[in-house]
Amino acid sequence: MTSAPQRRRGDGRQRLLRIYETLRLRICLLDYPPGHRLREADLAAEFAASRTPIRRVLARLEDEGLLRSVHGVGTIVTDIDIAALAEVYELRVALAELYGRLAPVAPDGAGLDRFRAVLSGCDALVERPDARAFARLNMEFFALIATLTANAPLRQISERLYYQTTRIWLKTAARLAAYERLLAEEIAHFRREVADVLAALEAGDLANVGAIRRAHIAMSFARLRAQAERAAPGE
Amino acid sequence: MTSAPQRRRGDGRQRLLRIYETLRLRICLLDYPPGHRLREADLAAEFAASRTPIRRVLARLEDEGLLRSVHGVGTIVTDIDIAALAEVYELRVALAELYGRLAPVAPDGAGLDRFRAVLSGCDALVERPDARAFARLNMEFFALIATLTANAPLRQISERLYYQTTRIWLKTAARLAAYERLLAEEIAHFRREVADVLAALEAGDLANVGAIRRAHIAMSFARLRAQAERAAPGE
DNA sequence: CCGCATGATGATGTATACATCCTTCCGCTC
DNA sequence: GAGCGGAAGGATGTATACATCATCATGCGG
Repeated sequence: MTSAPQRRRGDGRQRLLRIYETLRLRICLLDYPPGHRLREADLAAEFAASRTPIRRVLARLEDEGLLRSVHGVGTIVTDIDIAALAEVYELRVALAELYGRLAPVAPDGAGLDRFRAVLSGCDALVERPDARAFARLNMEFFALIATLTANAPLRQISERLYYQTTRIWLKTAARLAAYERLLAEEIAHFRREVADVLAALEAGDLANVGAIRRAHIAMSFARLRAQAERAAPGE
Repeated sequence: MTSAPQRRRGDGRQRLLRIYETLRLRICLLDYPPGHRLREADLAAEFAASRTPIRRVLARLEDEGLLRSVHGVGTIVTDIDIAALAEVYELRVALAELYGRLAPVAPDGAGLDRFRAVLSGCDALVERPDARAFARLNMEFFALIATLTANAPLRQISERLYYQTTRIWLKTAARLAAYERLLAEEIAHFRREVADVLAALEAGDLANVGAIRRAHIAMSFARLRAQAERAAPGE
């Protein structure tokens, strides 16, 4: 038996994927807030790589609209105005309905348990609200939703649009005085969405999941728009 | 007046975009057929650049699913099986309907003239069928369709899905004995689509454009599937 | 004191040398 | 002659030096 060649940091593509997901998470959790300037050299040092693979990852994040590289200045985390955000949300609303219509996949027992785990997570958040934990749980829920369709392009595109919008709520809410109350309210709304989806899944009514999600995404954006108005009136 | 600094090959980003569009066109016109192996060094020589900017472009094409880089082998043009193609088409059908519903933009006189020009192009193709010219005209029509919505994400995503599917018809048809007849039929179908869309636009009925496109895309895929069955039965 | 030119600094963009991996071909062994 | 092993060639992946650009501090001139 020959020993496999030593690989210190994962075999290339997987390593790039790890860096990509790490940076995307930091952007979405506002560890890198909009306007933040990343330096390729710093990232290279952190991930024990050269600038080349880092640039490969940053290029992808730029193509996805999360970053913007400016020659001589730096790589800057993008900000989204409310108009552009509205466009993305309109699309997300329309796509949500496609889950359940395009190649729906009924979750098995373990899948349902994962949804129930998210619901438990909601209860924990109601007890002790925390913005970062909320954002993380929201992402986990989205990942579960993605398993409900076998249509790969739909999954990809939904994911892309989701990550373009998810960080905006955190950013908007952070600027408001009533931050604590808003967070609690938003967690309550989210819990209701999870409960509704879970009920539909337990009833085996996948088509309804699309309608439920559509309604919740639309209402979520309506609240976001109202909060943005309050945070920066007349902007 | 100071003279502007000399730029020999366009200022960076624009140059990359040109290379990107060139390669994408070659892939979609089957100048680079599925399975074709590209070599970064060759492309670098052709575009008078180093491998670095070429790799930036290839990375984007890989993220969009048109290429696949394999370490030590080459950068290969992807092929799509009929199942994956069906998923993309299902999504395209659904998205087509969103034109006219999401931020519809009525074309002005010049815009309508461009649609009429495509219709004239169809007539020319009916007289003298040509697969490449057909593919090009199809792309031009798609670009015009994209102007009918102001929703930027919708445009982006539709474009991405379009370029993932458009080359497959050429590839499938080329393997069939009845190639000439199929081409003529497909041109006739396309002409009808253009005429229907133009009629709806002249009537100012943008919502109908979505329905028309939806129907035509669905039928187009049905024909494609039937042809694929005939070209490779039991595959 | 204000304003503009200018150089220092540090960032991304590019070119290139090197590392790693896969394929292929040649030659040896059975 | 068939099959296997290994070296050579060539491709992508990575690291690094250099070019270009934007910013900011500095100093000179008004």
